[in-house]
Amino acid sequence: MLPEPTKAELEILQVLWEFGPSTVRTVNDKLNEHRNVNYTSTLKQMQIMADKGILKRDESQMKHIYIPVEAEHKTKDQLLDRFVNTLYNGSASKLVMQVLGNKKASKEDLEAIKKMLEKLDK
Amino acid sequence: MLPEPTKAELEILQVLWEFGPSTVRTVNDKLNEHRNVNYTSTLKQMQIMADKGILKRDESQMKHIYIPVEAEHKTKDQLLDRFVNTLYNGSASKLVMQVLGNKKASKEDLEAIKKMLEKLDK
DNA sequence: TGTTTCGTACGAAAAGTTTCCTACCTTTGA
DNA sequence: TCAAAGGTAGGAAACTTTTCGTACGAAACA
Repeated sequence: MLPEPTKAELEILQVLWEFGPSTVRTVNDKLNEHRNVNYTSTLKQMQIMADKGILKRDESQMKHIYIPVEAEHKTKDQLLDRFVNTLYNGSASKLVMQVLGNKKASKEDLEAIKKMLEKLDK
Repeated sequence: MLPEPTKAELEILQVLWEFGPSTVRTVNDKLNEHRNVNYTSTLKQMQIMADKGILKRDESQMKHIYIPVEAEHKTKDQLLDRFVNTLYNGSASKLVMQVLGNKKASKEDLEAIKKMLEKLDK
């Protein structure tokens, strides 16, 4: 089982999930749209992730290409699972309750959720 | 704004949430039902949390009593918020979708959620 | 061809988190 | 009364995570 990604690692994964396999340069540029990070910091971070087995890389080019090993949904599932277990005693409905009770959930959100429920009923 | 609790800090908060204001001894005992931790480790941890402002303490007795500064739901709201923002681009419905699509959601969960939705409709 | 630009590798510093040792004080009970 | 048990405080060690400086090789180009 892969280790849980750290905060900084998660940021990098987001970029890779959104833009697909990328070079360090690309990832670093994206990160710098939000905050300052040195190129070599990002490089190092991604090298570490490759060591850990979170990323694999294609070295056939000089500019190495990094690719997440696990699919986005699988990693998120895992994180979600831990989140629910840690904060809601493993009860999914408690989590959903809290989300729904939140201002976070818009009308559109509610509609989408209802449709999803109907679909599940079949 | 209080800093986000770390992993170890969250464990301690859980205990305090469940059992109310407690001594270090009590918290440490509860923690040790799940894993080995030295008494002084827990003590130190809780002292740090008090420093950070996550906990306050009643020192009127020799056995200090520790109390969370923020209410449980507020802290969880905050964590949930960050979780949704980080992983689901701030979209609550995406998160709920994933929960529902998961084996994590039981029949009872689904029922509870439906009721919640009906209530919200009014 | 030589210099500038863009890449990786390595190592170490900086920062944050977690754990525990030691010292010392207060309470309890034999 | 004095030893044992149970508290707190403080500091340091261990570990993890994050950041970046330096070195050096390859590619681009004037």
